[in-house]
Amino acid sequence: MGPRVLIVEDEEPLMLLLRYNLEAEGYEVDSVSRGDEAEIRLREQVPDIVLLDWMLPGLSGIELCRRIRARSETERLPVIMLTARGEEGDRIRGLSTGADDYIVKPFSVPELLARVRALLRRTKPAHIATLLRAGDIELDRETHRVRRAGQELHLGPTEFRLLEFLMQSPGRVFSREHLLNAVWGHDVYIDERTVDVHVGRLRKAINLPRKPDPIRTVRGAGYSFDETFAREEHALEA
Amino acid sequence: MGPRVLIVEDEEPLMLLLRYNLEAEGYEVDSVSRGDEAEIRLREQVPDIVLLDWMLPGLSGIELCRRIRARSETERLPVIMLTARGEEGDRIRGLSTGADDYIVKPFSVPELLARVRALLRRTKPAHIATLLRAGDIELDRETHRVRRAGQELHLGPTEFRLLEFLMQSPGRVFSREHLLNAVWGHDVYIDERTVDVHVGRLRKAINLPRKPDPIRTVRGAGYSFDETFAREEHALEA
DNA sequence: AGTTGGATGACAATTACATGACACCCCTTC
DNA sequence: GAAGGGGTGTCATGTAATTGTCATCCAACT
Repeated sequence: MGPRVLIVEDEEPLMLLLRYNLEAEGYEVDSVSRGDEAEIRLREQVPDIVLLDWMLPGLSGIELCRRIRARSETERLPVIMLTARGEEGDRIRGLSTGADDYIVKPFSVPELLARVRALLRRTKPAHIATLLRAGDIELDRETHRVRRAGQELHLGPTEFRLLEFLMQSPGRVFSREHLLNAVWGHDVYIDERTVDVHVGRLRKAINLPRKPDPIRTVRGAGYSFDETFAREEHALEA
Repeated sequence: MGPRVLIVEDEEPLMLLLRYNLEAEGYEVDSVSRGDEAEIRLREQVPDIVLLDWMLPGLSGIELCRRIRARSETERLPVIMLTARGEEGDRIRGLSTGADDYIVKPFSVPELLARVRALLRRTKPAHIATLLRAGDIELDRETHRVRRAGQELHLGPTEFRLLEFLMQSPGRVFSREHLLNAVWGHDVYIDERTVDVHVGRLRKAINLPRKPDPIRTVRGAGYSFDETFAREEHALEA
């Protein structure tokens, strides 16, 4: 099972957005809307990481963070603080209350996911694969390199994130809307057809001659990374 | 596993800041907030180095340091004293109580890390590589010298730290933000583009004609020390 | 055949990075 | 304390990569 995330956030829409995207990445998500609730939940079960809103009813995020640090069970629990812009200016403030990282709202979903991954990699390396491999394709998040059959490919940033996202859940079909959310970020106002174009570009970038296309178009639904491709034994060491 | 550090510090935010940065550098960190607690912890396990606050509840840093020196198990344990801004008298007293080094608050994170490394190098050389080598580049932390293909180069302090940091994790891509934190220090408010400029300066300094550029720009992500370069057998002894 | 949805090449706008210039330190050295 | 010198951070400019949109073409379904 994926790493467990506890979201502490009172704005329902934001909470749902986070939940949705984290679940799509394979995390097991739990969420509460009040600080005091969170404290109780944390006594029941310690997750692998906490996303914590700065401003909360019941018990402020700052105070909750302090308490998390104060208890030995959660002393080293990774915490990412979500703060509104400008509200409490500097990074130091956030980090010095004991958060491990901190992100300013509004933030882009891919950005947040990257930070969650980065933090988990530091604390629970086993949970987070730095290298995604499927068939003869390798995507290395740490070095930002993509190889097919051992040969390095050049992808633009968006193509990289798109491939990364698709490879995360081989076989699963994502709608264009979903892809826009996950790869571009939630607040973007981009035409859905643009996804087609980027998928096209991605295909062009990763498809060597006489190799199968790993990206599957599902008419009327969206795209997916082909899981049969992923499972095949493409002579990786040829 | 990395060297073990014990932090003895009662100011929570400072302690967390230290922990955060030391862990990011691969140290195994343990921390206590009281002097007497520290003494107990030291009986359980002797770390590789201690960061010790001057003013402490329970048992002052000075006294604790004396006791550390008095016990044979910890007689030679490296200690860095953290003191509030004060006069030279502090320095004398700090060192004469047996601290190996001392640093005045507020200090920059890279500065502290450098001292920790320096001290560990003296006592546990095995833990700390003093010489970073990659391809035909050598960086000597001790002498602060950098050579390329045997030829000595001149780098400014910032360029040196930047190269040092990048060479520490060849291949890994660091965002500008991350680099600012790691190379400049946590509390700086510097434009991210400044990183570009320094990378440019570093490149100019280390790139001899008709040699490949070891620093890779990853569009939309950051910079990295090129691990393929690092692995190549550049005729080091030519 | 008609209709709908996806692929693709072209294009213009935007963005991100590289670089040279410059103003400011903070030293050292007269 | 004035005059250099090195080192830094910021900015303006140039350049190349990336991106979003469109128009058009093609394939799949009815």
